[in-house]
Amino acid sequence: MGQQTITRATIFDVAQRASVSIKTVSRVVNREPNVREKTRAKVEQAIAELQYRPDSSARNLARQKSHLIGLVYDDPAAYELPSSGYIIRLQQGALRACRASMHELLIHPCNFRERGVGAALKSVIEDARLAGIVLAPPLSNMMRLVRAVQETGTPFVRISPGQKIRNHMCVATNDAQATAEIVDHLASLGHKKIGFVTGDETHAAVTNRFEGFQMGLDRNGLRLSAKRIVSGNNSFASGEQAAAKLLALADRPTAIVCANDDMAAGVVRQAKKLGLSLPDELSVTGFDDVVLARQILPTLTTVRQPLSRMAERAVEMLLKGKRGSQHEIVSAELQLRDSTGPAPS
Amino acid sequence: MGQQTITRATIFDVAQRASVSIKTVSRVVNREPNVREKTRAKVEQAIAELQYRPDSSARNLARQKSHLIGLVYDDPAAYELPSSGYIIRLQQGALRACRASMHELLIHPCNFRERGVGAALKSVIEDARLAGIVLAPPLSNMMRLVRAVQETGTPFVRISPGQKIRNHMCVATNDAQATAEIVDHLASLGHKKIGFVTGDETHAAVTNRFEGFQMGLDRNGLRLSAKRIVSGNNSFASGEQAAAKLLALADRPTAIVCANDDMAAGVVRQAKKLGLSLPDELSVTGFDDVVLARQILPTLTTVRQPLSRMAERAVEMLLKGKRGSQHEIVSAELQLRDSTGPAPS
DNA sequence: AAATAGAAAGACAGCGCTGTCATTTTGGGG
DNA sequence: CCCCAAAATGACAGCGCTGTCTTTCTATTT
Repeated sequence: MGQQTITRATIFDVAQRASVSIKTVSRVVNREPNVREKTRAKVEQAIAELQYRPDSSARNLARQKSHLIGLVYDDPAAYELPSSGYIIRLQQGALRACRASMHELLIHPCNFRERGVGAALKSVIEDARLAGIVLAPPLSNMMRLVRAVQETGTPFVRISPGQKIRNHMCVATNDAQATAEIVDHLASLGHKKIGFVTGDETHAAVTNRFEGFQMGLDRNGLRLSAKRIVSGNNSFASGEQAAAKLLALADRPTAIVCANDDMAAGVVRQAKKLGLSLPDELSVTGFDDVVLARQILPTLTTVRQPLSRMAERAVEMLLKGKRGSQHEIVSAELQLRDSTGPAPS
Repeated sequence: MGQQTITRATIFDVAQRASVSIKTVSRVVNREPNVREKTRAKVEQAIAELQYRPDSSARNLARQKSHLIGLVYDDPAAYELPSSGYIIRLQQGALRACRASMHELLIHPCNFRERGVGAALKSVIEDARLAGIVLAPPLSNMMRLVRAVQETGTPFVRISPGQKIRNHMCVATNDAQATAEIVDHLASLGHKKIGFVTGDETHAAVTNRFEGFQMGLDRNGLRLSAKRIVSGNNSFASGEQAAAKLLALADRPTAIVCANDDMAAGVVRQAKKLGLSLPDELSVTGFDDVVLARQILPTLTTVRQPLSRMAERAVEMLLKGKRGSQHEIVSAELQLRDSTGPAPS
């Protein structure tokens, strides 16, 4: 009483105490069927009395796999450090799912620029017998790495913002959908003349955002006006230029949707330069929720990738273990801040 | 050739191929003594040919401990998220040491505000048979948790900024030393009249900084002048007030050392308000390297806790496994930025 | 060349659990 | 009351490695 025994109880001790076989104990611990209610109770009491908890090392060996989920992401040590928020959010989501299922999270940042990362990754996966892997962007889109993971035969899911569907598990977010929601938001504020600043055409996720914009306009009964679409190249400067054009329009838009935050920040800067007060005279939205979005004034209404939820879903998919191809879309979270407001009357 | 066998080679396969006993293979793999050079070569070749890598599950079971190091820190999900940089730096250091020694890192954020965290932590440690734990602040100073960890019997080291020495392993940084280095820096820039803004007296680490200040003055042959010491309470506002006093002095200081960044920011603000140009007419230093330190103008010369190095050392101490009490000081990193410059002539 | 300490290698029993398959028990139907 | 399929339980062999102890070599020494 009080003082713990120094050696932990094993399944054998429990079996003896409950006068059943170790296999039966194993059954109740693992919630397997075919155990009489009475027996289960007996065993559970013995477990409680002995404070038995299964030893994962032994279980791992017998099951031929561990209770470890690997989270693989680009090593922030490789470049500079502002990506920490990104990584923490991924970790949080993954951890949430791990805890819910009695697994543990192994983090494995890796620098894809180095030679031999693929092999190193394989070693870790195989040696530790990871139960599953989640690959975060940008690594999740590097086929060399994906293939390495694939070769281990360990189940894995890619978190891939550019939703390339392949015959394996993957979770993504839908940029188009989110952009449409931005338009919903703006429409609900009474905006009718909405401009758009496109991004770099070569970036798939960014062009998706334009589609989403059109979709949003459509479903809110708004008309797409060619002269309100201006192209940018993802940079702050291109945002300023785009704003200059849009705000010079005779029939000036009351809101400007941008394909990313940097351009939106440029738009804000230009609008202020022209003496407009935001959001009273102009609403502006971005996309990505970079740190800058919270630092400028007014703070930027934008969309942030649901990293945490995606990571969580990824781990869950791993564990539910439906074999075969699956992919899931988790919708992005609108961040309503101060750069959007009611349309000027 | 080319195609991998589907089942991995075991120690038994290697033994057979090298015509030795499995124990000998084990010896080679674990670099144990008493293996003839010739035998070792034979075994190593067999290992290479079979691409053998020991299975950690089996090893863990036999050794009765895993190859997992647990990093335990305060759960950022609990409050808000800006602590991500802090956590990432800890992780990076811990990972560096883990990789160097073929271990893996298990992250375990935990919310000490919840009931039963101690028990939960114990479960994780015992069930996964962690090889060691590193406890990061502020958790490392919560004795309730420390005791829980202690009860598991697993080796652990605390990262503790307030360097409380106890009879177990701990790594800390030395605030006094770092503050002295700030003075060195200032002295080397020609400053002779240096003011100091003290912090909240109840905060041990902060009072240490004042001692460091005196030490720095001493070793640079500078005189401590009572009227140049002003007390603050760690807040931005108290920094402003302190600056007002110091800068009103007849024989105004050319540099002001503050016990933390927030107060330093206050000093900067007040100095600018008084029309001083920084760092030409006044140098200011902070302590902590909070994000704000890089956001104000001029960016703040300050001291950042060597989190990454501390975590790295912590893991190394765990693994070197010298039993018994040890504690190590790793010195903080001066962050030289724009708020310090040559003393005005 | 015999004796012998010490180095090198091997045998084998676990580590604590799970999977497979054999055995016993149970609850109905005839 | 007996028979039998289905349910419940048990026996036991691994899983792949390490630790302990034993046996077999080497290289000295005398």
